[in-house]
Amino acid sequence: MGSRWGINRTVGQIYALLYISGHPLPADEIAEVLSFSRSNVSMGLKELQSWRLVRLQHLPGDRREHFSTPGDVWQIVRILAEERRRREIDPTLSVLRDLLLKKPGNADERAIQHRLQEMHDLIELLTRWSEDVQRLETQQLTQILRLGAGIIRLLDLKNALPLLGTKRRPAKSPPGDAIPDEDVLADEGVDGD
Amino acid sequence: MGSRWGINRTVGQIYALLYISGHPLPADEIAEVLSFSRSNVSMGLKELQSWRLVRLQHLPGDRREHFSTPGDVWQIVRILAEERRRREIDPTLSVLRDLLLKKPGNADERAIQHRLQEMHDLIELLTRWSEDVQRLETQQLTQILRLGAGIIRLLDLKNALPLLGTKRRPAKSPPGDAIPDEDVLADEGVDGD
DNA sequence: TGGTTTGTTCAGAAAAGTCTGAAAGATTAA
DNA sequence: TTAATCTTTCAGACTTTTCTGAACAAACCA
Repeated sequence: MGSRWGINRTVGQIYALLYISGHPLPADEIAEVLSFSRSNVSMGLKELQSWRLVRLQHLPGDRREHFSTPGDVWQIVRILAEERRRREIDPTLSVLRDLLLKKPGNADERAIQHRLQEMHDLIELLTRWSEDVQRLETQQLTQILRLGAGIIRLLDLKNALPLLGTKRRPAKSPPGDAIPDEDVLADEGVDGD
Repeated sequence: MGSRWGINRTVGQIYALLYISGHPLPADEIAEVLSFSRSNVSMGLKELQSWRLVRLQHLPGDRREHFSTPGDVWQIVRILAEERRRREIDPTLSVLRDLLLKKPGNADERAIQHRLQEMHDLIELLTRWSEDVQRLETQQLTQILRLGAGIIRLLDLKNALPLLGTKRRPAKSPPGDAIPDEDVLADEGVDGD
């Protein structure tokens, strides 16, 4: 399940086990439960640690090292986003910027640079946004996400509002239209499509 | 560059070539430029077509099939998001939901289901948000993304605003504080870290 | 000290994935 | 129809990645 994400199958299984288990496990138990060789587990855990996705713990009365995942799913998202950015996005942007610094030799090269520029700007915009909102409190973050496209209504509202600051009063405040209903923010239930 | 994304190296190169080229290319030219075998290119193009990332075109006066990418980067994002959702996210959610429907046999299983539920809700929230905003006009979408975490100020504003709808007038409209400055929305330049 | 437990490394076996050439299939033109 | 041009398929060669067992290292205990 979902092993196409830059991390291999076994590592994914180890992580999943730690995640659902909810308490720290020693390497030999992981090996036993998943029927992997002890060395395979050792390597898997090392990789997960390098991604900061599991952390090592010592339990009193047990000499073995135990491993566990962060308890909070949002913490996982944040770590994953950071690491992917550091490992994949930043190097890509860096290569793109290098290419964009070269003087184009002819019209073709200029056209190519234009395409590269568009891609660069796109990636940068998405990455920045993601970094930026990840810094918010989880509470605020979920609120924004739950709003979904409803956010646009807020934006419309904002565009209309400076009038308030400048003129005496807005033409009229149309509450049903520009101001989102409370229930836009409400939990939407979990039945999918 | 960036070949860890569920698509292999050669396919990535073919796509990159089509993207920067900016005009439709026939398979044999791709094979020549990249020094791949003709059959390799054929398979790569087939995969790209199955992702809807390239489309086939016939140019007048040329019997060969030509291939090109969508010109608009946002179009690429939308297609990629849709396909990944269809291929990876939806099946994952479906498995999770199945597991959540089972009656837990004991406290352990209940705890596991709780963890799965959290993961499910997280994925669903992120996916829904992404689907939702992707439907917006590109113009609006970029506006929101550029706002970044500044969005939270709009949210604060919103929380303060229902007063407007209910009461005659807000206590006072404090523009410098609750209303984001214009330059939050302005283009931020492209020099990264 | 030596014995035991736990953790790591690494060479090569095993598995998975990629690429190619040859052959067959399609389409067009005459 | 045949010839010419272009595309697809696929068995197997080749490459890369993953996994294991054995050997080593480090920590602990008696």
